[in-house]
Amino acid sequence: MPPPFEAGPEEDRNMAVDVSTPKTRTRLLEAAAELFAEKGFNGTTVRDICHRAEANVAAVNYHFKNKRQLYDAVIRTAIEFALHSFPLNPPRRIQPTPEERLYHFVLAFLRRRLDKNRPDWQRRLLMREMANPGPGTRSLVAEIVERNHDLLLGIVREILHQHHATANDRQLHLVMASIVGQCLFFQPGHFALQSIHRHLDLSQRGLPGIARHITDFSLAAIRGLHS
Amino acid sequence: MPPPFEAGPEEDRNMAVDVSTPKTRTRLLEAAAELFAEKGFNGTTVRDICHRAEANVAAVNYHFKNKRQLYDAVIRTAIEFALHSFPLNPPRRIQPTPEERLYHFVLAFLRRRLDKNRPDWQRRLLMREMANPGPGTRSLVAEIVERNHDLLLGIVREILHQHHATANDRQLHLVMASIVGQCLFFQPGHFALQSIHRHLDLSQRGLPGIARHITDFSLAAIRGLHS
Amino acid sequence: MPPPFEAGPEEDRNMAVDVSTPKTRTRLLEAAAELFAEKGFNGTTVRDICHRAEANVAAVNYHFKNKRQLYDAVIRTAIEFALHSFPLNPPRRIQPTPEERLYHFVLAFLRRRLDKNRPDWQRRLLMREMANPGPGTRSLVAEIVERNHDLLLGIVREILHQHHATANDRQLHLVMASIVGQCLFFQPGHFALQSIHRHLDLSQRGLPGIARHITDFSLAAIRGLHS
Amino acid sequence: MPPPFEAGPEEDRNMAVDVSTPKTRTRLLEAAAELFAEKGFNGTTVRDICHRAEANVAAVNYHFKNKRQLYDAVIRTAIEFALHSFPLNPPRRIQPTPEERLYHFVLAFLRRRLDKNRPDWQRRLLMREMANPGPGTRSLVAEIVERNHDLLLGIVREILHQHHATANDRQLHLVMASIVGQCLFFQPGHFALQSIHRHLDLSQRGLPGIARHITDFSLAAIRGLHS
DNA sequence: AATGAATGAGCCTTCATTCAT
DNA sequence: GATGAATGAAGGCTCATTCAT
Repeated sequence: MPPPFEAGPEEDRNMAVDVSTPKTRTRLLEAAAELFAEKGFNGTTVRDICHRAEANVAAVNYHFKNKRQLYDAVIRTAIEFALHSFPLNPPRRIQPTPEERLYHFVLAFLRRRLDKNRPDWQRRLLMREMANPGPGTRSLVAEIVERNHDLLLGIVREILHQHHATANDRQLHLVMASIVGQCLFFQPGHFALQSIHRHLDLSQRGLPGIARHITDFSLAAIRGLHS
Repeated sequence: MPPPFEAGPEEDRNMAVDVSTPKTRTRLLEAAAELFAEKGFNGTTVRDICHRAEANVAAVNYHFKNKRQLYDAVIRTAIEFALHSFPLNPPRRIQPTPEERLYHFVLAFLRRRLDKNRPDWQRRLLMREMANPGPGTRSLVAEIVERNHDLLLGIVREILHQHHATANDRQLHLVMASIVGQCLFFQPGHFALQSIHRHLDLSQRGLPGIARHITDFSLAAIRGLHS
Repeated sequence: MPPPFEAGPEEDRNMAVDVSTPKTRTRLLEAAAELFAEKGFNGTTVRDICHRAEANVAAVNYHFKNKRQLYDAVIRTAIEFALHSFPLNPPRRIQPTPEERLYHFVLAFLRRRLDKNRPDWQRRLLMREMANPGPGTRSLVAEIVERNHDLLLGIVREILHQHHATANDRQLHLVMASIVGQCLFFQPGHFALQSIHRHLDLSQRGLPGIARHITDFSLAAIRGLHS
Repeated sequence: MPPPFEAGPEEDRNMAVDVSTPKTRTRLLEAAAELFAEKGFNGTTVRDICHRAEANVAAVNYHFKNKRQLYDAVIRTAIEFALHSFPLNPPRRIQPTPEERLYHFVLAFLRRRLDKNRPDWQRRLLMREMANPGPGTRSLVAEIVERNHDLLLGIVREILHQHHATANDRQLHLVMASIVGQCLFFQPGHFALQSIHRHLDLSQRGLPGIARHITDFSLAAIRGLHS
């Protein structure tokens, strides 16, 4: 998992780089990310970005040609970072039971969204981008969703198989919707959260407990419905 | 439930009103709503709004004083409309069982989000506003959330009581989160939807089926976990 | 001397007029006067005027056709008022000495500018108008200046004649400039005033004393120079 | 005495500067000055200024942030220029008689207002600003007035002392008002001027003659009144 | 006589972008 | 690689004015 904003390994390897003042390009990227996350694309001005990055007004156009392309670069960085953290399929060392794999899936899903170490702007930025996906984002997201979909589909099928239960396509996808929905509820910033955040520990430490509940809840439901 | 943008009944009653060209204020409100929903506050220009409403540039200023206040008016209209449609508690004619009340709650919850008759801009607009709530919105939403929260809490408690099951506060809220989460999944525009919308009927006609599933899934889970 | 803002005698004579709410036209004139005096022509908006006059936005255009013409009407009223107060030539009852006439001229000149009973906006308004006279004002002012000029010229000539002194045109006008200049100094709002207003009584009661000084000072100078 | 609108000596020294097209900032300042003087703050548009300065509409914003701050800069320039020209106290080489010092004071006072070399807009602009002084102007003017006041006070006291005359505070200030008033009369643009400008030479060459008259007139008056 | 809605011109300001250095 | 001046397009808003009632 690379640090969020290093342009690439070829740039700072083997170079006695002045670490104290990182490259303008990087500072620009960082400043832009926070501002875009906070005020959106239209609400952010190039001047603000450059001022916060202590760079010249023309720096954005020099390094990224465009405000738009700077934004795209920021989004790309955030998505890449998100992809590399918390892989949804468990380590392949042992062959876990499907129940264990479901638990791992749910926990990783939650962690992706509630990880305290993840810079906050990434969350806000991606939430914005999800609401109004740009052209590049849409296909990228589609791919991720597809992957998760297949992963979960396999898990649920296996569980049903264990219970010697049969389910048609519709039932299968309803179950999947129920599972994912339960996870999505904990998306930070979600307005429905505010009614229960007092009663639950949403910190990193509390996530396993929540994942446990979602897993058990779903398994109990599957058992009750399909057997 | 009033039509979304009529200022009040006293205006068009007993008046041979020119129905073909509604009042400028109303046209402004409609045009603004669609544009705000599509491009956000900063992305929408007053000129665009007025052009679409076939009104003068100064019309916004005359009727709403501000672009901001026009936006607020639009938001207020959308929220009020949302409040008046699909009350979450069922008609009080008979005393339904808690299971029936749960089903009604879920169905109404879904309908609020998937109603085809509801102008689409309202949904998109409110989604935007939820992501970055303005000062006025925050408190209003809090109130609604609170109300729904209490309603669902009562239902769940009753169900548990029927099963002679006990649950502490944490467990209670986890169950509620699971139920609401399943509903939230079907929020239109949600990126996760695209992986399953082929397999489910998300139209108005399919809603009862989905609500049925969520209710049964949750009831089975509760039975499995707490008895 | 008519009150500053009555449209004419034919309007309020023999009419059981509603004194409590004077005619819109009059209220407009009053409100406009104060605002124009305070903020100038460009700095005053028609809406402000109408709001202060508790009249409709269209009232100005209805009664005066124009903002410009309203302004002209205000100016005209102020000038007319100024003309009718404090005539510079003394009552013709007796034939005063030229010294007495000079004193009267100076005192009236001062009173025109320092009269406490005169609405303050008139002063401020006319000062503005003097700095940038409109087309109508210029000729009107020219006429007044001419009249005063001739009046003072006669007085000074007489005084010189009494002293059997001769003075060419240039000397004559220099003396006149000295006399008028001394009066002009006391123009209210004049920035140079602030350095001495502590030491002099500029109220209505103090004016005769100041006029006395200017007269004596000028007479002494004339005597010293031209005899 | 620096030229009115050069930002400083360090800018155009030792640089093969393109004299034909001075810096945009300077051109802006010059154009603004003339327009502000002619039409006032509200009557002048930024577009006019930029058009006359052959600069872009955004140039004002770039160099001065505001129309307001551009205006302030213009005023400041004019005042500073006025301060540096024609010092009212004579060169200290010899110790002149108080009569000579009075003459010098009067002449400098007149020159400040009638100097043909002084850009005309400065006069008009300052006259406007005097009528409605902004916050910054008021204190600055107060200081100048104070200085002139003290200077003249010393001269008049000395003259009276020479004549072994006594005068209380009121008399002293009345004499000063008379002297300053005579000078103020010749303020260009003054409406009263038009009645006598035919008979007097108001050009630079005629100023000593006028100053001579005012001095003699005042000295004769003082001699006549206080001895 | 008076009103409130509506209009179009224009103003100040901001913004992303470019250019010469 | 980086900078500060400069640009043109456009944006929100205000204003005087008019029109139908």
